[in-house]
Amino acid sequence: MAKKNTTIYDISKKLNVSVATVSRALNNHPRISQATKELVVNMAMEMDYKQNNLAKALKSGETKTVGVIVPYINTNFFSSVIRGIEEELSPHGYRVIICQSHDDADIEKKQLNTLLHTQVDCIFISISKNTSDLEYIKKVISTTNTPIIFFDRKKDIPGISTITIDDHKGAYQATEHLIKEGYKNICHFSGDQNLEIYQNRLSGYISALKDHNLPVIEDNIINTGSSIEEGINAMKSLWKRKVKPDAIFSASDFTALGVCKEIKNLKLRIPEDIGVIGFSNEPFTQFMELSISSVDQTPVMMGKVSGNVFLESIKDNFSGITIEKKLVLTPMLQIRQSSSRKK
Amino acid sequence: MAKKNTTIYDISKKLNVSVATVSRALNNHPRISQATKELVVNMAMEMDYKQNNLAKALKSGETKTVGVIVPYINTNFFSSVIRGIEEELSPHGYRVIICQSHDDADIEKKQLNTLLHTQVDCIFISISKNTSDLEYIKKVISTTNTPIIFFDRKKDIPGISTITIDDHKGAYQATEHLIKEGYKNICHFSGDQNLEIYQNRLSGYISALKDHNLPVIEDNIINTGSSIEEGINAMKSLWKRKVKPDAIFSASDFTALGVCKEIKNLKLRIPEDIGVIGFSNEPFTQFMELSISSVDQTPVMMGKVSGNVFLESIKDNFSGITIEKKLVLTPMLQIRQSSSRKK
DNA sequence: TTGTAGGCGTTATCAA
DNA sequence: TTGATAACGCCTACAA
Repeated sequence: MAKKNTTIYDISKKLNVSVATVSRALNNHPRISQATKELVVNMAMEMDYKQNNLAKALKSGETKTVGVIVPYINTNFFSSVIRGIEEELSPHGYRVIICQSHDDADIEKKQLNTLLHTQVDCIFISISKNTSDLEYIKKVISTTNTPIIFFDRKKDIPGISTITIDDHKGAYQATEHLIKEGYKNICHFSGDQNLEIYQNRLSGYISALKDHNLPVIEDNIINTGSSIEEGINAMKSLWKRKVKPDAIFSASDFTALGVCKEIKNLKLRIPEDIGVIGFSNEPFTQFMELSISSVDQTPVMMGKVSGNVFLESIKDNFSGITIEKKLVLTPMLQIRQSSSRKK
Repeated sequence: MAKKNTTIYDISKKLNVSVATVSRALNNHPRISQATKELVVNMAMEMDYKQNNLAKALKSGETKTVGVIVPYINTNFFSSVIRGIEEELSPHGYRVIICQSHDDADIEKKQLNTLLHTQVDCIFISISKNTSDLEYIKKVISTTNTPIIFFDRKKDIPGISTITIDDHKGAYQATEHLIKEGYKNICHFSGDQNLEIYQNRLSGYISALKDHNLPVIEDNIINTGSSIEEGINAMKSLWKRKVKPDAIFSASDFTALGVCKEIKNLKLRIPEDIGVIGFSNEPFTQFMELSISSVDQTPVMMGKVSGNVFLESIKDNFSGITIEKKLVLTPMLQIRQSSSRKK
């Protein structure tokens, strides 16, 4: 029934040597003769020996496993970041556990506890929309040895490294691009302002307007969620205004898509009558017959950098230093048809 | 420096009881007095005790962790399946480790070994395009206790449960739908024929033609990959033929997208001149201005069912039975503009 | 160069 | 009802 794995003890018996010798041979320990080493290694191969990671982890305190908590795994952005983390860490022998918070702070806390419980070596988090209990995370930092790293959706907490993109800059460039294309009355569809990323996109929009001497109009900043539906509805009510916009910079691609659909519905032309630009560079934006301009967040790169920050922190740890890094990646403006009015 | 976790040993010392007592109290063991149990539980709470999963796993042989191997994690299909697996298993205390094979059999084998090595309780795999070494997997099955479960991209191996969708049926319905819309000369862009899913889509296409007394023409079955580019090129060369097709059933949505782009380029109309239908129900298919018909694979459901098959197998295992399940989910045809010629 | 033995934190068996 | 102790499989001082 139960198929037992061979252990170093089994090998030691077979070879009439001690388990210590076997362990040393298998770990390339310097203090062992070449001859016995080969003997052991061959026997291990023959007996199909597989090191028991559990025992090793129990002894060493390192599980060679990291955890990632994201709102949902099946979105282009988060799955791409996870891909980056996996590809950066996998070659170094780390496994990646994924958890979903369903964009809920309570579930997020539970997942965090589970990962702590699993004794992962590091936890990567992109926080949920309604996360506000920073004390809890601070407590984790101060009472455990498990480093936490924030990516994209972060909060500023001492001791926590963060990897983000420059949302302000991305939004600034997007808005500036619209201005240069000759759009004058640019509205911004902002996302959930509890998240820094959306705050920054909003501030980038405002900065660009100011720098180009355009008025910042309160009513032109419309608080939407990130769905197609909300884009449609917001555009609908916007078009009932006396003074109509000639461009929309949306903090979300899905909302931008909704905008495009409604514009078409209103029998207006993109980009001639109205310019549109989104954020995230979702795959569909480039597939559309009328492709949608967007801001690429380089998610795979973000994942790789996040993984690398962890790897570097291990090195640093040997010298007893803990460094808090704040890395900011540069977004990439993708100009497509929906915002290219000039030839 | 090192923040040590409290262990049951710490609690036992504090309370002047044995570790065995502490362990029993914490595990709701029947043979313990209510009084001491409360004493221990409260002290554990006070000392912020967290059970060490590693030690428990080492003792019990169960890690409460499963592994998933997919070609790439950042695709809609695979990330959705993983979401389903996570959501089914997480409530039962399981963690999910994700691995990418990069659609390569060698890497896949390495990842499989890593997971075995990590002593996960189950491994879910959607095999890579060029996986052919079935002996290796059979060996894993026969020499370890770790169950393997295939989803979507499978091979038939005794002892391995599989969860797939009925690709034949999905393809059949898609083709039949085209026929009913009045298309007569339907071409099929098939995927990699090393994978069963694509074989089945091809056979579904053929069956539908036969059942409706349409000729199965060898030249109408075009072996493409799954990229936009290949869709464009295939369509291009197809249009140089004397006898031109009036519909394309593509085994991939991306190829279908390429087809649509090329059709537009050729100044032809969809669906009037040519009907198009893809497979997978990628998000973009419904977002397009001219939405693309497709076959939904219900990936989240596939993940949940996969997870459930594992959970059930644990129950069965208590009775010493190992059941090999072959579950087939029903695909959902999504009819959209690209194939709706009739009103 | 090799062996002995203790410990990582739990659970389970056997006594008491 | 409780306690002592032996595993689980590995690594690593310390001895030899």
